[in-house]
Amino acid sequence: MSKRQDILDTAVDLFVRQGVDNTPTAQICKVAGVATGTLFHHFHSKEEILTTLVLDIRESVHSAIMSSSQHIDDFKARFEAMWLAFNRWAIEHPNQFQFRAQIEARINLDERTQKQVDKLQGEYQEITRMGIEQGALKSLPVDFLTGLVHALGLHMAAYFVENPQRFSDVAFRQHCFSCAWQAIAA
Amino acid sequence: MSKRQDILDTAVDLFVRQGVDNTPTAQICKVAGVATGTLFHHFHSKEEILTTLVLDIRESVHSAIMSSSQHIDDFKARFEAMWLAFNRWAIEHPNQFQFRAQIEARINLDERTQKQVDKLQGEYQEITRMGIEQGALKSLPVDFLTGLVHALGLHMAAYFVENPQRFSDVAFRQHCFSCAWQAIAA
DNA sequence: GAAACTATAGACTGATTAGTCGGTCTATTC
DNA sequence: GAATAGACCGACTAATCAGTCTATAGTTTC
Repeated sequence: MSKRQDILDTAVDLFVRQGVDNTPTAQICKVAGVATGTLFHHFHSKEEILTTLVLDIRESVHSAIMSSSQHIDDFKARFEAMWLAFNRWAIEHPNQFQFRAQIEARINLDERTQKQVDKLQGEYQEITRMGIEQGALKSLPVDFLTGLVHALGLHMAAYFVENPQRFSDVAFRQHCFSCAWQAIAA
Repeated sequence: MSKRQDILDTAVDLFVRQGVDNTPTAQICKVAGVATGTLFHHFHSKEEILTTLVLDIRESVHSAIMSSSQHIDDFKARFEAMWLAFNRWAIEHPNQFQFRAQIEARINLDERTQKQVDKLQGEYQEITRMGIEQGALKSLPVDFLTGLVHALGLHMAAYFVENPQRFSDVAFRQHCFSCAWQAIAA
């Protein structure tokens, strides 16, 4: 694995365990087994590590969710596939999930990165819009509903990340999904 | 108002706007109009400011929620009263709400403070337990349901803090409450 | 095989910042 | 009116840390 990737992997791990501001670049270097100069060769600042992680992780989860559900027509079935895919991704990538859930929100992104994030985010809003249009979802503001799904998704995934065995219990998993679905279903 | 309280008020404000680690104690002093020595006379460290805020704010929201609902017997009616009280509190104390929603989670509390927080938190778990027992709530793990309510509450309050006029729209407010209620109702 | 480029290294620096220290000012008590 | 206590002050310090600088090893190109 390249040193660049070593740095990113180490950074996610330390950031979620210690917080961004309690993690000196020097520590990232030490744990990743690279020198200071190497880190600043690949990333021109600590902030660039953060924005790189935001984009990498957003794209990772986005492709996991979308590839699992793009082909499904029925709205509820599609939503459930997305919900499942998101929880699976979270269980498989606990560090990235924690980063996404807890750390990402406080990062100030530069305009360019923000646009890329907004583009991905827009796709979810579009799906919500479709759901309302089709009468599958409650007739509430799109941003409200999308945010609600987001909040529900993060909470449930956090629960499954901490209790992965629960996710194998299909009946329980269905009950959880019902909570989310009933909150938003028309 | 005492200088001590000036420091706390200023700190909440700066913390939510800039983040804890981007807010030097020197800036808190400057904005609050006190000297460095005064700040460290009242709080023996920056961290003590944080833990003081956590407790103050937790107690503020807790008393707002509890006093509005303690006397109500019917579970759904009580839950709705709590939901309303929480949203009102958030709209009236937007800074404290932001602190509660975004900043508090990343703070490492000392054992003593953690216990006090847990004690308050335990009351909500107890209410959830009663709701399940009475058959009003879905039969799911108490911590899962309590966390779900928490996530729903934070999301909705955040929406109303940003769109306070929406809260005056009683029909809309009812729709929002239904989302939360349907997620957890048996 | 020389030139040019890229990846790596780690000692060093300038800026920042939590917290200290020695002291003044005000209020209360006896 | 002297003594005590505690709120308040701000210059200063010790430590930390992001990022620089200079240097070397490896790789590609001509």
